[in-house]
Amino acid sequence: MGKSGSKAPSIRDVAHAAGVSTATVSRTLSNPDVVSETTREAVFLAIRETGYTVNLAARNLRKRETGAVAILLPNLANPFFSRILSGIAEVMSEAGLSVLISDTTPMAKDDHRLPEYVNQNNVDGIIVLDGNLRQDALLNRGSPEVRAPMVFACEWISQIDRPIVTVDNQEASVRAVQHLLSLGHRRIGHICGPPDNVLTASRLEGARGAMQSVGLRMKPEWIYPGDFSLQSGSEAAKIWHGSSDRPTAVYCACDEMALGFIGELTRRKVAVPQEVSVVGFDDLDMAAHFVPSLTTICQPRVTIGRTAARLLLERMRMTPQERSARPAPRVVLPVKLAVRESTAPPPG
Amino acid sequence: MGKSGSKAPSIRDVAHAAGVSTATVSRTLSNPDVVSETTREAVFLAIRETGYTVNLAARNLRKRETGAVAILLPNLANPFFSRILSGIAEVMSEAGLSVLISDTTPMAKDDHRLPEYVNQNNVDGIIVLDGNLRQDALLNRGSPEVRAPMVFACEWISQIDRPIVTVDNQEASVRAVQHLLSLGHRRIGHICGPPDNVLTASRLEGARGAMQSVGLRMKPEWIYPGDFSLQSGSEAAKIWHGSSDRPTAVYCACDEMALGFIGELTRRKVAVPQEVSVVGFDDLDMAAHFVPSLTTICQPRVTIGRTAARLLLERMRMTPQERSARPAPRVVLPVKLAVRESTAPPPG
DNA sequence: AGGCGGTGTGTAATCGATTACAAGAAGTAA
DNA sequence: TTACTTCTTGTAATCGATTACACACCGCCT
Repeated sequence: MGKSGSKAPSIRDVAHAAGVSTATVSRTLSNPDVVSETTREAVFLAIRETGYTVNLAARNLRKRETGAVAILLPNLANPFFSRILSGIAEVMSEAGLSVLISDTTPMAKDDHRLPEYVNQNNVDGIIVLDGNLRQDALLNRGSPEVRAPMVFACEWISQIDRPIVTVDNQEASVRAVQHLLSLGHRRIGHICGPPDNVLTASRLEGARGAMQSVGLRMKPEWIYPGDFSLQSGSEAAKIWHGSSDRPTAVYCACDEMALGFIGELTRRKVAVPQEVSVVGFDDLDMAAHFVPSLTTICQPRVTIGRTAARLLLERMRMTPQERSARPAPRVVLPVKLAVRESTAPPPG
Repeated sequence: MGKSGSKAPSIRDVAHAAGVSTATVSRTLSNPDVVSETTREAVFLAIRETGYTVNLAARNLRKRETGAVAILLPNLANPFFSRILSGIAEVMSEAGLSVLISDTTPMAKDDHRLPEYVNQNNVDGIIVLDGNLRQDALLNRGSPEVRAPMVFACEWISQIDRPIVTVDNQEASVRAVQHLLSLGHRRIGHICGPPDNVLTASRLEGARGAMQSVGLRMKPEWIYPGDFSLQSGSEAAKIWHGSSDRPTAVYCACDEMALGFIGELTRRKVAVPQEVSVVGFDDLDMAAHFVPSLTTICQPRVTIGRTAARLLLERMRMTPQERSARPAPRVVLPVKLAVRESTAPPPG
């Protein structure tokens, strides 16, 4: 099979082996119906004999596309993103596209430049999961429409008008807080996301709004700072534990903080949910297995990934004119409230 | 800045704008010292004016390389891999290479074919984190040496002689079990990894060996099946809880199973570590925040990723001859035992 | 026989960057 | 002035696949 030699077989080798021209080989591969039965078989045989695989660089150069999409996400180490990636990877792999993952954390220090390859001629599309990228990193100064098609998922940048796949964060927060209210809680606190995150405000506002609509108020000292990390959840627990005027329930902007919060409280012998109820956001795998299992807003993460991927594929099929003509859709996916053990009526 | 027009600026546009030839532009970019001061400045100015970025497809076609490495991993949704990826991405991004991530789960059903682009002419190197891939998927039938350089990390395929980055799983298991023995445990069980995984046997053997070396035996009924999932951990807990002849300590082949195990036990009012001690493997972020916090083998996941990446870069710089001449190294990274709350002396 | 439509195939241009080679300019030594 | 470096630049071939265009061939109709 194939000479043990040096370089990979090219389409010319196949053409030679099959006794046809390179054009015919190419046609056989891309559009088998136009070649005759006998040629087709000869070509397929030659491909098998030579072990030929198409050179994507050459194809991409010629077709002016790259066969790859880039995913920009803030932190690859965060398990929240892994299922989203999984959904994206699934759809893209079906579409025959490869997925290029780029952690944007290094870019923060390395200023506002994206890696060289996330460029209109190196990827066919971009999915952005990071709302804190600098706007000028994502748009070409002179001509924004040249940039590869782009969609946002989960987070977004308000100034950039592109399709967004998200959940209704405010509404979800309302649901979470209403659940606590219906259990009888009147003193409800919140652990916030990072200050510069687009989601932080809407989750906080949703919670505040739900309280206000029943004539209650969320005291400022019940609003704990956070940054989506386990650590910040346990910090909040320390504050909660150290203060006298405590909420009886805490709604957390993400599961990691909720679990960090509960962990620290349990360690301090504060019983959840007997002494304080906790609601999370995201429904990480761990949420259902933690003790107590976590009542949380269930974000359909795989669906978010799949939807963003499909939306991007759709936009990639459009011409730039069509893209800018058609308004960027905003897909809002439904959430569920998963009620588990971490919420109960307030003490007393 | 750049006409609002249709296609991305090419090297010819830059050459034209700077009044030089394309060769000079190319040289300015790849080897600035060989062009004169004045030309260099003119070219850089023209690049800025046109907004030129190199077309990687063209470069790769010409240079016969791709500027990308592929990572094959069994399950993108598993948080265990995210930090490893993070380490890989960090090193690769410094080296100017892009990282192409491929979840191998779909390949299991889609038979033994890797995605089209993971081919010697579409990536410059491959990092494999999945020991269950079929061997013929990774090697070309006729000429294995044509395939892009490859390294294994964490898991590997014994029949394929390639560099491996791993920890000493057997030794780590010995450490874990010795810790339990030193606490006074004599009845120690094990939750296994999936049967077809390379790590499963070494972790089980390590545990068994540690028992045997002090004249103890691990009863077959204390060996619980598992598959690295939270769920399988709670299944094991049900079996443990339902049997009369129980081990007083259980060493789990991964943290997820350990946490699932503890979660289910706690739910059944079995106190950990008072009634049963638990040791995990991996040191997921969650391990330290769980209640009780988990005693576990700490795998340096980011370092594993970085090391694998550096090893791959090194192999990529070698000629195929050098690669096959030099034996494939096996890098064994040290683990630590993180003693936390989930282990204590046996009851009574 | 001449013309026409349809198939199937080959020829050659093309995508954009790199680089071997050649050639011109400028400087130095004889 | 000629010969010979040294430095800088341009010309053109090349990487491998795709595809517009042309052409050869076959069968069929008038």
